[in-house]
Amino acid sequence: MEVLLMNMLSRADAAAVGQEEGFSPSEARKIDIGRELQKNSDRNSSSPSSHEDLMDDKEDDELQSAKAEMGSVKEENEKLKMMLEQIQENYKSLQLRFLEILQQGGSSASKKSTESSSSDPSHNDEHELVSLSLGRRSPSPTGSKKDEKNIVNSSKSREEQEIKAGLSLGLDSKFQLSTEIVLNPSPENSSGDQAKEYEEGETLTPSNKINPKTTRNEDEDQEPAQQGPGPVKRARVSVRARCDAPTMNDGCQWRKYGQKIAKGNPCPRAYYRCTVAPGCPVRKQVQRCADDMSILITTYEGNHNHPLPVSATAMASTTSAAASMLLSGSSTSQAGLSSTLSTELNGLNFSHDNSRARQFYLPNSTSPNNLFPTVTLDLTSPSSSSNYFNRFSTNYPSAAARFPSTSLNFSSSESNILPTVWGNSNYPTYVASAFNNQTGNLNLGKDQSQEVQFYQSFLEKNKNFQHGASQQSLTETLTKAITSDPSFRSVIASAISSMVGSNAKPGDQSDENFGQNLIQAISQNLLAQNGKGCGSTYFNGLTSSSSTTSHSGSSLQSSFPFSIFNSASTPASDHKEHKNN
DNA sequence: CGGGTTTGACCAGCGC
DNA sequence: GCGCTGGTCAAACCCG
Repeated sequence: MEVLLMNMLSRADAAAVGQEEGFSPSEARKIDIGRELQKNSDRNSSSPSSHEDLMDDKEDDELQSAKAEMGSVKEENEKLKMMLEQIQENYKSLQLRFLEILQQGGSSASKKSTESSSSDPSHNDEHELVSLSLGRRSPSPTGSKKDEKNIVNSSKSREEQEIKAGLSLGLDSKFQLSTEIVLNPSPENSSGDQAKEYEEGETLTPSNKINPKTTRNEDEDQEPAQQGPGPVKRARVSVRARCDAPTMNDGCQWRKYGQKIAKGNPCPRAYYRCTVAPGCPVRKQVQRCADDMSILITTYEGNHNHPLPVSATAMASTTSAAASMLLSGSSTSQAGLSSTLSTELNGLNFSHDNSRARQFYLPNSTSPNNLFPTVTLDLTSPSSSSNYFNRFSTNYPSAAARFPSTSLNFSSSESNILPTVWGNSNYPTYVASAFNNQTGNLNLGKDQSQEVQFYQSFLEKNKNFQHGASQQSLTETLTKAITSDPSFRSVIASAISSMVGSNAKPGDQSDENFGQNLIQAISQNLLAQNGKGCGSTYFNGLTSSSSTTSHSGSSLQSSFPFSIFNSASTPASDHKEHKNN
């Protein structure tokens, strides 16, 4: 298969070279013939003049023969053209088949592993991991060295293949929103860094359970109701973010109820329970990444059965959006999931070409933790050493890999990427310009005053941005902020993923509302980030600006896809949560 | 003193 | 059945 592909590619390359030179193969042939004729004419010109008559006859003959030859060459060129077209078509179809086979390989591998572990009921559960990543992913923290090697090798080979083929499957823009089928390279890592978390179901069953065990039962009771009969699927949302604080400030109130040393990670895993409401079943696990201690992995599980503080809606909406995406996708096949995501992303036009971004990671996970579909929000900053393309993997590590995962990658690893995303640097309209430039179909509507007001106040209240605004273009400033500040990235990612999630539901969001809601979500996320914990210094001055953006916050509630977040705000609880941390 | 954290113990699921 | 592991409990402790 590969050999065939390479042959096709080399032929295609040859054809491409011809085209690059500015003439078709037939034209090239014509040129050769022309040169021959020129040679002949030169020879003829050197011949004695006494033979002019003979030469005329000869020239006529040669001319006619040349014409005949040109005719045959034309025919041959036509044939070659057709062959080239055929080859190109074959190449395309082979390319598609190749991708299909990759996909099928992944699903069959997981299927195989599932069958092999049929004695284990939990293994029958389809586990899908959706990863939303902002920025380049740091070297697989979870996978074993061997697995990493496999991934790199396979990705490398694929990269080479693509390069050789001269394929331009990549995005024109380096800002890539990609979908990738990723099976946790290593369960240990997944257990180590990938915290498992958050189930964002759609049914809320207020429970007043006092006994924790009762709570657990309620949790379990809820899930079948959400997901119907059959294998239990619990959606969890795992957030990877660089954070120096013990926990991320997600706006909720948590109480630590346990701590454990998890296998494969020297850092202890902390268990938290939501204490906003007595019976809230939501738990979260917090653990540092084994490979990169600066990365904090927070995993949420369960549904809040109470109104959320405004500051908590950002994370909650983000996780719920991701979870809903996962759950909606999990009802379909693996390919269905990826295609669903692709569609959604294409709907937003963040990605110019998903085919490049799609990745196929096969799982080698053996951890029982992977019973639950997990959504991973990767908000880690880019790894300077990692190559984006190294993440492309076609490796099929082990049969132990059970679950496909899909990752949305908000790559922002290079500072020069973002200007292409944020586009026009003319401040008052840069947001609209950015999305209009990128999507071509986003319309923020006539009234952008709120957004403009927000960003103006944002700039005014932040020295960093104030300085940036005066010294350089806003685009550059934002680029700098986004690339240097994980919190800001998380804000953007949260807002975008929220919008993605809401957009994923047909009819919930119109394109006209998307941009506005995105702005509102960003502003809300900015507010949410404006606490301790991992709060960014970029937003330290925003506290007093809450009045400016409060309207956004209130309207934001309705922009989120889940009604559970349409709750009255209880901002006062924010400080408490930090204390808990 | 109330609320939160710490930490050893306990339980359940899973693989061998 | 045993050991391993993840998850949770709950008594002891800490802190404002």
